[in-house]
Amino acid sequence: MSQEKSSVGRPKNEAASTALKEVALNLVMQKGYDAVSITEIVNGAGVSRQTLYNRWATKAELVLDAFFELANRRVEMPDLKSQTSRQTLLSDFLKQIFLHLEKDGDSLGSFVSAAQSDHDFREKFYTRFVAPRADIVRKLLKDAQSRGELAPDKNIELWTAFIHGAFWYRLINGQPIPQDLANEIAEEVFR
Amino acid sequence: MSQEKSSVGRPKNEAASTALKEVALNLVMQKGYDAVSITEIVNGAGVSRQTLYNRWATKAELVLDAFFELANRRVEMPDLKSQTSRQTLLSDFLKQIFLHLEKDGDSLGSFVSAAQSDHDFREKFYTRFVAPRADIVRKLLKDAQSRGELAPDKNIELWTAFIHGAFWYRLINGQPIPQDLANEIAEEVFR
DNA sequence: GGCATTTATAGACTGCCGTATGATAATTCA
DNA sequence: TGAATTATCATACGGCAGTCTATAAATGCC
Repeated sequence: MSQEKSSVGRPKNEAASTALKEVALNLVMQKGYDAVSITEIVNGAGVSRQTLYNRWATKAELVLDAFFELANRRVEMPDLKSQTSRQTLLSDFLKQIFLHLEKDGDSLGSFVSAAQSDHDFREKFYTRFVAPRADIVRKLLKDAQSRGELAPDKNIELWTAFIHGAFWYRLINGQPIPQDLANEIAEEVFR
Repeated sequence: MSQEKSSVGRPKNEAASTALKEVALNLVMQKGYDAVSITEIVNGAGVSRQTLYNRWATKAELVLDAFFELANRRVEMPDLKSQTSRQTLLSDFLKQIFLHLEKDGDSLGSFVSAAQSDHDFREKFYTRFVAPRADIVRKLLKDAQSRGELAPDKNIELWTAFIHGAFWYRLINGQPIPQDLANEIAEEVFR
């Protein structure tokens, strides 16, 4: 959003932003992304149409903001200080992600959908959702390498893509993402 | 499309179908999927609006049909009779796919997009595009196993997902898919 | 207080989507 | 030939998107 808050002029009504996000998220969670119209959202928030467009360019961006601010979808970084095997850490981390995916599959699907046609949105989604999770895996793999749990010549970048690709591939194709997949992946990484 | 051709009544005008597909594909290739409206397509084909809806439920399905029938996007099955190493066969096969992806990335992106909101479409896309390619890789890996080029306890299903996930993951996130990725993947599979 | 600046609102406008309707055309069957 | 069936066409409709305009409201600055 990069507010830039200009000191002069009528200030933005933060209550309107909040109301829009709350209404949007509630409607989407309840009826599904595509079934919710922008008209519906602004009416529900008791706010003028233009006010929404003053803040977000698309429904996808609004819902993305609402999703991250109001739903609790932060991932927990695995504790690299612990002595737990890195294979277990990875497996647990993936299980955590898969739980979210199961719950938010439809919303995430709509984000992926929006990202294909709106490259600006794609970048935001990538930065806020995809990349942070990929970073964690990358760090975890490097740590495992430095501890000697992983072959030192493993192609970390490629394996990060393997791991994330495996479940994104299932997600976009509408296949279930069972918890056990986390174990299978972790086993194969550390074999 | 499962025609079911009923013998009675006025027959469908095949020329209209062809015209619609040609116009749709041309417009999409030229302007991009989202920039093309249904109204534009039917006008361009000189056909009534209803005629399009008699044949396809959505723009995505029409374009999908056009894409597969008019563009030449068949993949070539690697020759499992040849004595070439399976690693090379895999690498070459992937390079072939990556070339298509580079050319059709935007169209494919719009298919992925449509698939997220339309589950019927998702299944068609999966059946006609994704699954055939995954099958080939699966067969290739099994063949490599039977020839002793691949560890017999490798999890074929998982690796098929790894391989496809790796480039789908890049595709949906708008990252380039360099030819060299094919080599990297094949190396890691057969290491 | 007057002015520039920014936001908010209501309403209108164009274009498109998906559906519906009524009329007409092309074909098979009895 | 006439009835039944299906396809096509022109047209219209309600709903939504995204843009635009005119007007009012809230703030900082001089």
